Amino acid sequence: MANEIPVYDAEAIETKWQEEWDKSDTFKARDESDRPKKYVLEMFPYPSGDLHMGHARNYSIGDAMARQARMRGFEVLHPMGFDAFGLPAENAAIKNKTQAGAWTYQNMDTAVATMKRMGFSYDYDRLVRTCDPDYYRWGQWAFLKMWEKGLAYRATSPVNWCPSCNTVLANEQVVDGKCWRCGEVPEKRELSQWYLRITDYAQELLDDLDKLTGWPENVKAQQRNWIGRSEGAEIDFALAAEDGVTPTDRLITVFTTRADTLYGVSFFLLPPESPLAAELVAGTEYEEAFNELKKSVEQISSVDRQGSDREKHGVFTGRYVINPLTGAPAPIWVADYILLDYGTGAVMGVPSGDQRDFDFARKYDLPIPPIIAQKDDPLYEELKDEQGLRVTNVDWDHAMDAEGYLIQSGPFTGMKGGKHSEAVDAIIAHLSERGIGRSKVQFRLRDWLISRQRYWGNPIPMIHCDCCGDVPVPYEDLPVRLPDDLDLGAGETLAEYAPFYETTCPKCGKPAKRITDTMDTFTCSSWYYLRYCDPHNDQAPFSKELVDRWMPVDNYIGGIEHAILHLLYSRFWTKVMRDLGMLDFDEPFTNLLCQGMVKDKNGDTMSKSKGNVVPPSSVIGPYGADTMRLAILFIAPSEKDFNWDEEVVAGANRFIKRAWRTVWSLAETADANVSLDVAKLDAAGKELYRRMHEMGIKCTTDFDRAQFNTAISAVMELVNDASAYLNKVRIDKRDAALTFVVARAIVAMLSPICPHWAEELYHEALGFQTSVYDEPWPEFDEESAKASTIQIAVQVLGKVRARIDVAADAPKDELEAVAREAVTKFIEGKTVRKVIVVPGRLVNIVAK
RNA sequence: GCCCGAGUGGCGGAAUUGGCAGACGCGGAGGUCUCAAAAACCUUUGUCGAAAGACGUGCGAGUUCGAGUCUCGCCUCGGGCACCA
Repeated sequence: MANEIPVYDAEAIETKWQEEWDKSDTFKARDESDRPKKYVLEMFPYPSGDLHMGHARNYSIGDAMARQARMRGFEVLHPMGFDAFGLPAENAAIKNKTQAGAWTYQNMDTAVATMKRMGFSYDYDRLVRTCDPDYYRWGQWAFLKMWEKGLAYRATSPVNWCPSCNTVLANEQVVDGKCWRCGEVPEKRELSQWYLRITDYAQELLDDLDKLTGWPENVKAQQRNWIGRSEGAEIDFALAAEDGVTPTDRLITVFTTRADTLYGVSFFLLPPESPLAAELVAGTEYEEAFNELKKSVEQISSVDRQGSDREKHGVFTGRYVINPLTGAPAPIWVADYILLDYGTGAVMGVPSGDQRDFDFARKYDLPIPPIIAQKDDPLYEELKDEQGLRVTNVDWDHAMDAEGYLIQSGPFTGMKGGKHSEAVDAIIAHLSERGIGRSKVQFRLRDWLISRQRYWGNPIPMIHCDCCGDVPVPYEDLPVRLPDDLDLGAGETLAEYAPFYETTCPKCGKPAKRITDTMDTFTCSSWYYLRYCDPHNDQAPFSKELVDRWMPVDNYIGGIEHAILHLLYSRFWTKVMRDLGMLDFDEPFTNLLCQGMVKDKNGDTMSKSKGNVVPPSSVIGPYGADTMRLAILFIAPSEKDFNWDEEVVAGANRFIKRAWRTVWSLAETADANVSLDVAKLDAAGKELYRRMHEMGIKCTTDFDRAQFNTAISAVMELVNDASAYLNKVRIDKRDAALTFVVARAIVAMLSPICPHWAEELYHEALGFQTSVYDEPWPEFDEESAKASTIQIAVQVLGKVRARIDVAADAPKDELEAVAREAVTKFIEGKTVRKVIVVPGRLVNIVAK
């Protein structure tokens, strides 16, 4: 073969193969293939400009997986698309006096060009853009289906309004009390908004996390936190008449996880926003103080209101409730630490069972009856027989005790109390029997608020008619198209744009008004992975057959910032589609990999404002895409953050060039037509052959567990060994079959990561006519990876004292004998109590 | 406060099940080639020590012949939730 090794010209090679792949069908996913399927998916980008390093990392990981899976015999679906609706397009349109669509499409073109320049193996025939009417039409379809099932609804309630984005936000989009997009602190506004009933699925969303064994623990934990299930009880308290002691028919229900503390109720709490509280104080001497409190709460932001160390404020309402077990009256207070929208919006105050109630009671001098004590506490003896005396305020230090045994609690005294305790069960059972309480599971999760008062999104397909109310747009009228001639620059909004909203009622035919809210962009990204399975379907969002053929996604790769938002919504959407009979599985993503962030060399996040952004093009230019991909995957494990380091890129480039030369040198003698006879190899050849299998196995298993940094290091070792072989063995003594097999193994193993480099060597150095991705991944076996002699450690009392070379299959007694000999000076004059022989590992002699 | 992670050389990081800690790479040192430089290649590189050796995976205990890995108790850092009753 060639005498002179060609220079590694990354740019020329990469251009050549990118053009080749563009023309070929190598990466088209074939629906009809009978190979086993593998669906590799990276979270699609928002097209806000060109791709950044985070994208490059995300897609390098996914592409390595997809390419390797293809070689392992899978039919691979590896699609890409764009999450194309969203506020940045609108802002850019306003700023640049263009259309949001034009801006978005241009960015998508730029991003696709960069993806191709990076050599990502996407099936571009399946490209999905969520702003295409062909796509968003089916989002509207799904909304209507949910409307029919009662899963989509409209309600008026206090919502988070972002004054900077001029729209409402979902609970999940308020991160650290701030807007997830712009960081502004949202205001509470009372608005009529559209919701999806994700709470119907709260229990299943929680339970099915246990099925997701391929998900990182922290993501599952975050979702569990977010869903926030707590088991407890609802208990009905009767409102007392104005005399404060006579129960009325009016019941106020509380939710509590600590029904066992019911005897310790010394006051009752309502939130400042409570309409009931307003009613109770209306026209009384307490009204003024109440209004003041309410006003002060409205004035502080949600950020300031949260935090358990904030001082609590409360006012008395002048009214009482009656404890359903003791019949004792408890004063109703309004307190700013009570939330309107959790539980029933009313809370029983138990200062001896709850830190917050305790703090509140101390501040306002409310009674603190001890109801729980340890059995060795004198208080326990003193109060265990108290039935109705209601001893209070014995001793501040004793007063708060959440775990222990009940005292002065009627028939329940002496029972073990605490969360999920026997006393909880007993009291709930007792209340249930009498019909004044019941066990209840409460979730923190709220329904998903999906309406947005923004233009660049998917219109909610509903019409409001003064006679008929909210009427769905008929399916045959879908999609409700977004107008593209709105003058955003002049501040025009969808709500003011008559050609869009003026319509007639589909039910009665009278003039009616279209809903001008659009859907949260997260609705678009909740099902795009389903659309990829059947992207051109114009009869349905996707066919069941194709979705069941490709789904679930086997490997999903993306940023941890979506741990709750996108990943929770998508799981919900999948379950809804399942219940609509659209598909046959419960969870969309089998294995999830959350890649770490790419930071600058000082460990700061890259951002335009800081001016520390390293664009992918700055690396591709001087080094090429293959070097960049290699560097990104080698620098750290995929899930860890890393700091960008030019030295690592230079190192990766050095390796790629070295491996290039090594493969070409091996190719000088390589002959594909000679079959390998291991027995005939010389010692150096045998060792290289063995190492190829050893490193091949390591590399393969590392690919399986997505450990690309160590997979690469295995190839590096093999390249080092091959180059040692080349140095040691004269060219005329090299084995033609061996050099071929090793060269092919190196190229194949690196091909998922450095695809252009690999294709070039595969064709030009090794003489293949087919793509490396049409060839199977090389086979490696344990037997060939075994060495005949190995070095093992000899320990005396656990300390390594010698190393011995022994036959790999040497029997235990022989190992022991050789080992004893090697460490004589350490065991002389001592008694050998025990000898542990671990074949292949070590010998440990216990001598004292 | 509750729930998850993670702490290993100068640096990024290795070490499927308890079995030779530091693979691979970066950086450093020395060398070969060169008029010189770059590139490339070779040697070396945990700490202390001339060496023998000792010490070494955040800290402290424990289990074990043997612990980075298991148990208990801490510390630090990162992330999530949080006045959620």
